Amino acid sequence: MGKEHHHHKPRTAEEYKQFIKNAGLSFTKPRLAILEILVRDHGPFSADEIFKKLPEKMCDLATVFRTLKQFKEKNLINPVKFDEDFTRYEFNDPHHHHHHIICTQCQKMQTIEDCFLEQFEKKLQKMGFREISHSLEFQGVCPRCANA
Amino acid sequence: MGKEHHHHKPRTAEEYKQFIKNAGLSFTKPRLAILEILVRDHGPFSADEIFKKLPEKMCDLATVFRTLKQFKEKNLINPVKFDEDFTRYEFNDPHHHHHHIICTQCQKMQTIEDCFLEQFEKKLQKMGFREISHSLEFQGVCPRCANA
DNA sequence: GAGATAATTGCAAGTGACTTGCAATTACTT
DNA sequence: AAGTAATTGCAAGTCACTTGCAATTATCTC
Repeated sequence: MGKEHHHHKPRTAEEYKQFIKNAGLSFTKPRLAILEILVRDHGPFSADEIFKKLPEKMCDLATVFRTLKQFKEKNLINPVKFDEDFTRYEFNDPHHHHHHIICTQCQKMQTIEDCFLEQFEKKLQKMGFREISHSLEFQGVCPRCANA
Repeated sequence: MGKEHHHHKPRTAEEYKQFIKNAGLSFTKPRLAILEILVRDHGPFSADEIFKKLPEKMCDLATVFRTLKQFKEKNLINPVKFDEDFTRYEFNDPHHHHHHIICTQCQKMQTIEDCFLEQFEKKLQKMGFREISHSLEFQGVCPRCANA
């Protein structure tokens, strides 16, 4: 996605902690819990979905929004926007760049592994653009819905 | 964008009228005025931007939202989502398919004419997906901002 | 490690984009 | 031209997301 990624996906408890601190954020329980969900369950999730996955009393929904905002600013996660009235976020794994297709009927989402857009970003870079990233999302009726 | 387009861009007053009626919508002054803005000024515009471009007292902002919703349902316009908290819409011109790059500093937008994604949609079609469309948007710092 | 300082959090209230109920107006049908 | 159906204006409502502030928790400094 164009931007620099000096991190790899955290695995151990200690790595999660360092991951958050390396990003320049202080380490708190809510941030750990939210990051774990994004890393382990990797679908693009809305703030609300993440909130519901958190253990009871972990934190307020406002904290989820604040945390997502900071994670995004630190480039740990990417916003994914479908034709919905909320924003989804996904862990920014440089080793697993991909896109999505969402079914306009059943809303089920699948990932598309192919990405042929890096070359295109290089073109833009030659044109003088910097810190380029892109988002590419497909919509359509999935095979199962099409046959029903 | 994958979906069927049986229309071409309207030019004359009569064509605008027929264009709206062909879509199965009744012809009203607000709808004409909104469509004209989308066709003639072609940038992706928010409801608010369109509202401000309308002549005084043309209609309520609520009507702009309602109209955009219907235009979208009739596939006359496409939503374009950047990392903003509102939705932009753009006239769906089958003869001028393109994408955008928006500068994360000055917000200026440029169009990208290239589109190599039709082949990709064909792949998805072979997989059984129907009525496929896509959205591809780039973000980055534009040359002018990069040098400042 | 204790205390000072700075950042984060919970809660409740606030925004802002977008929607909706309803009565009045306008478009379409015949 | 009258009757029916769709659209509109207005105001109130919804929903995702934000924010002010006081209390808590993390980090820094000694």
